[in-house]
Amino acid sequence: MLKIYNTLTRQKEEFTPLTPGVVNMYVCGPTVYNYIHIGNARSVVAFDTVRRYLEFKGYQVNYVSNFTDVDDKMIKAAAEQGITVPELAEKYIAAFMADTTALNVEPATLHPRATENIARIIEVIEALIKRGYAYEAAGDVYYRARKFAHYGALSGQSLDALEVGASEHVSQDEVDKKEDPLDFALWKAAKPGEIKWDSPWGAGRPGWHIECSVMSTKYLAKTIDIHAGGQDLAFPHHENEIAQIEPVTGQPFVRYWMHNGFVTIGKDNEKMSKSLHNFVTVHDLLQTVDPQVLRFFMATTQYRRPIQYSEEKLQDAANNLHHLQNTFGNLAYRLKDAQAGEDAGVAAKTAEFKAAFTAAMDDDINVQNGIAVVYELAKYANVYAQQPTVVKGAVESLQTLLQDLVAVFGIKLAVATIADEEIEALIEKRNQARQAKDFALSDQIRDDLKAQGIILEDTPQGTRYRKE
RNA sequence: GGUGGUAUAGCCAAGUGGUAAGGCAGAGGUCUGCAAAACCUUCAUCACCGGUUCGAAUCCGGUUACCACCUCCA
Repeated sequence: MLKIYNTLTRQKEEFTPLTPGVVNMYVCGPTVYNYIHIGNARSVVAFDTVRRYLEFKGYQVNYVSNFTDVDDKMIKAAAEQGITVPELAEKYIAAFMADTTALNVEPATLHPRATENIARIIEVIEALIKRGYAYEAAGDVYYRARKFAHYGALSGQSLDALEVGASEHVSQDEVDKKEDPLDFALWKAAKPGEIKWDSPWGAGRPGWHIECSVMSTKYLAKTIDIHAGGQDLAFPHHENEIAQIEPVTGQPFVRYWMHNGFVTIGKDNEKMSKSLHNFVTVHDLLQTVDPQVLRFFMATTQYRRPIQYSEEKLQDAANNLHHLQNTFGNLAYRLKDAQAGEDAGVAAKTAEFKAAFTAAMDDDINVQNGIAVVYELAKYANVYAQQPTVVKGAVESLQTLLQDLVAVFGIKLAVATIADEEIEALIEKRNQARQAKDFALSDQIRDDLKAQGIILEDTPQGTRYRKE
């Protein structure tokens, strides 16, 4: 039975979707004004991993993740680059898809954009005004936070204890228009030259929080199973999302709230963020790092824990990943001489590993225990692959299980088949030299191939080669 | 100031009352002509103080340090 830590109740709860077998899941996506950095990618990877595990367990997952394609930062960045807001959005949505595809993130069932949903956003704001939850102020519309009885419940904040202006990011202009400093914007009036849509309150654009309330309920359901995002979104973003939509739908908005931990960087373990300018973009990093290594690095830390980013950690991840890839290759190579048949001992063992993996992951996606099972499986598989005689059924079942388990982490294991007559001929020449004890020549051949990135390995079954 | 989180070996990390999983790095070894890959062996008393208990990394009280959120952020 899968248990998930629910931010709302601050405890692990048994996960049961509203509709048996189907999970409606919404993940807050990026504001597309720049390349995503590793911290952004961590969130994407963390919840892609959650999704993959849900699918591994047999659920159908309706996965919606938005693009915020209009807000203050979009407007500012577009102006700086001398392009329109839609042009900026197109550019970075494409970049997001390219980066996340490289990281083997499954595309969302749907990637809606804020600007595609202006009509529905206006409807919801009107409904909130009608019910007394919102008010217009000089072309802006604000939400009366104190009007919503449960405001602060998700993040455990009492309204009176909130230190107003602690983030120092609220403009004086906005403060002047609000009835209460806790109130937040649903709609912002357009300044001259800014992108805008017509509304009952004049031309303007939606506030940031309202889009997620609207899109998750519009594309999934009034009550969704899982709503996820970074820890920094719990307050105020998700708090606001709840307050905005529950008075309109009259139903509980979300059943399980999931929040991922941050990627930190540097000696002080500071949060990687755009405003601190301490970030590394995925786009840049992938120029030199294997995407699978980056994926493995992020996916093998449980989603709630922080990840300290460093090149050493990436190297550790690479070493671990190579071990698994070698294991897969070791199995694949034995298919050549494997005999027909099954092995009951191996079959029992694989069932055991799969059960252990499931038990680990069922505990709030405990990927460190999950990956520990994978390493045990790898060890067992390597030992089996060194048996003098092996059977095909056993080798294949070990390969399949290994692939299935690492697939949950978004990793693909495969043997890079580089059938090459030239290499085969050199190997043959080298083996003749070895038989003749001409080791100078045989080592020369091996070194030459290594310089080309081809590694030779002598096994009892013959010499094989792989890419470095 | 309010709220939440974290503190286990050189590094990452599991563990929620019974005498410290796993991985990386390191050391030694098996296999190999030598390698590579793989496998084997080896490497900690759990931030600090006090308490409860036959017994605590695990429970209680206190202390310290670091991180995050408080309407920009994944």
